Amino acid sequence: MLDKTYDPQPVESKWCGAWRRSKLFGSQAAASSGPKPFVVVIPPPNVTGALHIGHALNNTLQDILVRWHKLHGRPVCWVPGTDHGGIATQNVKERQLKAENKTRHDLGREAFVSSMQSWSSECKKTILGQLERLGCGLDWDREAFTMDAARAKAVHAAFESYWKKGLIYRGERMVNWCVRCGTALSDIEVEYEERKGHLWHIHYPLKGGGEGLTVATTRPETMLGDTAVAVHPKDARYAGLIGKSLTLPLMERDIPVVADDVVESSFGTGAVKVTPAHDPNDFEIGGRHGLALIKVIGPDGKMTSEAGAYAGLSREKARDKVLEDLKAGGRLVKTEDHRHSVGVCYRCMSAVEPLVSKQWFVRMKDLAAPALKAVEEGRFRIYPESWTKPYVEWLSNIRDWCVSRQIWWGHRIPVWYCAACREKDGYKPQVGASQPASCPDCGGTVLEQDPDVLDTWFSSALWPFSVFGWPDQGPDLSFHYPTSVLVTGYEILYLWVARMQMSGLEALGQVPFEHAVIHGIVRDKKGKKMSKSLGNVIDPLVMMDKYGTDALRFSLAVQAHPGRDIPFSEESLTGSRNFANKLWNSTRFVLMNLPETAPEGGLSLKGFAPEALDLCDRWILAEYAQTLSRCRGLMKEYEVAAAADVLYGFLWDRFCDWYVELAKIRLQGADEAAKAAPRAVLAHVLTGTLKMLHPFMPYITEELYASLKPFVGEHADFLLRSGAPEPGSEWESAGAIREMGRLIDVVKALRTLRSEMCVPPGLRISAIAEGGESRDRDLLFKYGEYVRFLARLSELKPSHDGERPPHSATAVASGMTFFVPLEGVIDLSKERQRLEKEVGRLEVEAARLAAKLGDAVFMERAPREQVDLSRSQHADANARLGRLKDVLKSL
RNA sequence: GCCCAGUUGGCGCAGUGGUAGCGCGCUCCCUUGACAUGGGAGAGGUCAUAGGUUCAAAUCCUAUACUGGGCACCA
Repeated sequence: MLDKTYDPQPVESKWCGAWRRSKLFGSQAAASSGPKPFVVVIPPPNVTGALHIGHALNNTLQDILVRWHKLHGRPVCWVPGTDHGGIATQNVKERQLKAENKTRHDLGREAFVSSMQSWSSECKKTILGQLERLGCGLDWDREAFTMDAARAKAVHAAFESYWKKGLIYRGERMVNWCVRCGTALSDIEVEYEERKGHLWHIHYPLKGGGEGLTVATTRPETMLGDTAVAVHPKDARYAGLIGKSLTLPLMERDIPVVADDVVESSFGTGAVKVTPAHDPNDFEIGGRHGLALIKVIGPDGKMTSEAGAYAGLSREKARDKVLEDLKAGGRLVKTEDHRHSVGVCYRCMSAVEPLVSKQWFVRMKDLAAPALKAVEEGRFRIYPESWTKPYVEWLSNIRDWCVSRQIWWGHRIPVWYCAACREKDGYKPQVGASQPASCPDCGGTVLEQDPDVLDTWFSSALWPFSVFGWPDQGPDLSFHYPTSVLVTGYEILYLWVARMQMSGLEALGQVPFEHAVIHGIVRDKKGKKMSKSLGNVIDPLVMMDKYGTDALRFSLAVQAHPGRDIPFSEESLTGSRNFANKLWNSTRFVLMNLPETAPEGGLSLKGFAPEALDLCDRWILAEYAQTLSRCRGLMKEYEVAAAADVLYGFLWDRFCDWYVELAKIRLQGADEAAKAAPRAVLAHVLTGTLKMLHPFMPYITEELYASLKPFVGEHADFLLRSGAPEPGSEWESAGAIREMGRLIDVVKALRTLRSEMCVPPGLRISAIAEGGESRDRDLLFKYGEYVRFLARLSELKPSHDGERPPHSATAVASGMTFFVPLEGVIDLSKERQRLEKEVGRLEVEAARLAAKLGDAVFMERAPREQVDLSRSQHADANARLGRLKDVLKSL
């Protein structure tokens, strides 16, 4: 016998291990010629610590899809893995070192990387273990890491192939430099933040004396590197100055006034200081006007020797000092408050410094074109569709991708330079995974590898095929590629999804996945992002301990509407835990009412012709069939939340609250033969529902299925090997649903009456039904037992000759009037009040419908069914009204 | 500045043409042989605003406001 409440822990550890040991999600999809498998590659979590709630959501959704497809008979392959995480991971390690007052340089590159390696493999273990605990049906034999040997091979192959095709180049460009992380970043690794700042107006005098002009800037310290001032060519104020020279204050350097269209005359003073080395726009202006590049800020964020007296100061200190000196020299004309957005590093949030430096870039235009075409031709679809447009726009305006990073943790760039030749003009380094024996130019054997590593996203971009052995063109690759669907958050749509599409198309000529399912971010209940500093994080592991894994999964799934963020609160877990308990107890009930041992072949449902079943049996089977088909339709569109909700409603409302209650009539009766039908129906419907719920709540459903399976004649070792609930359509019955609805209405009306008239719940009362259509009357008396049982009646009988018992309360439902004699209990004024309220409500409705039917345009233009519907609604309302008024009069 | 999404009962959300549903919360009643992590009943919404299309609008169109997001600019 099951316990009274569901205790998740023992059930979870039992099945978690069993699934793994039996290789339930093993390599069934291994290279073979079987049916096309459902393939998913995990968005590999960074090896920076433990699983957070966002991972829980992401992986729950994937697991739901994977289990769903497996349930429906498809081979599945979900590849587990982790990401080395480049800057993010190195930062965490560096913070640890900092706590010991050390930097990575104290360890040296080799020791640092090896300590990263051992630390990251610890994290890897933790994360994968947590994914397993979440119930994820991953193919554990395929575990991959973005920096393991197989993935390194793919990285080298991709780099080399890009190099050969001229898709990768090294060049000196303006890049986003994170001073704190000490590395270049790509454009999409920069986020923009509104920050309070100032706009300083600085006067630059004309060379040799004269008025000169005033520029406006938010970054005065960069003036030390100014090599021009730009104005709009049509700006009358400055027309006379174009071509003249100004004297740069503090540096006493001559700089020209140039005319350039990009200058906005209405902003600031209409004159812009130009610092080609430290501003992307200025860099372009400099290019157009042949201006010199003077780097005054170094990669360490300090002023360089070019900054004269300011050399060695930090950016911030230099700003203060420059302003102070300008003020002292009378050059600072004005200081205004100014809000502007500042680019910050997505990993450490410190202000990014635009800097000219030599980096590796991937040429993106030609890679983006096939990816765009794939969307256009529908070979790649994004769910929800609304993310398609931003995706297309980003690809259409793509810029070259800076892929070199000045950190140590990552794939070292596979490029080798000859020490003797590297400074020569037109020198071409050698590309390859291992060190070349000698330099082809000079035969020298002193070759140095590029010290930089690749952007972590470079290896991530190859993930959907590197995990299947690419560049080897084995059967494993051809069998699994392209994968079926990728599930991820919108925050990495460009960083990752787009790049996988591009590299997949480039490497294999086919999209890496046909569908991308984009989910939202899990936020706190107020809608704020969860963060350690805000202290609003919800730890999925703590939640699993507290409420059970299935509760956590269901709670996330039922809120995961496509593309929408989830305001998550711990309270939502209570509801899901209660639902798990409801499942547990409904199974407990069913098992209590089944024979002790299952007959050979189970309790067959096939033996009952539809007409041999009771109305409630046919009804629940019809509802069940409808639920299955709805659920399947929703899952096809990745409407996971809606599917979860449909199942929840069916199990709790229809199955438990109505069917189980009605089944008790026969199960608690003395007629043994009558128990066969409800037993078979209970077993089949519950088992099928558990199967459908399994992808959402794998543990509890697996456990309960194990007890139920003999009763439906199944012997599979695991639920997922038992086949999907089938069929459904043969049980569809609009008639059963309609008829049961009529009876439910009667029960509800009588319950309301009891509650409002304060009839003690234990007191059985009788009800007399009057009037109504013969169809409804026949139905009512045929299934009078339902009403008696559910409304707790002592008797339900028809009225004779319009007999109306005195001292009765009245309810109107399904076209009939029900009199409930309540002598001694009834409060007549209360009853009158109750009925008058109902009359008022109905009068409004009848009037509304009458107006509609009296509207000639409606009658003429509305479709026939609509007119008929309104007519019958009107007749219905009037009939009820008539009955109630009748009763009121006689009261 | 451009684009996208959202705005529905106290809270969180469903609902793509016939005047609204769910969960939580709230009120009242009930420990009845699956479950109090339960059952029954109830209160509570002119679906952001203003126009328009339509016989009919939460739903379609336009504008506005607010919120969130993407992109660009940001001297």
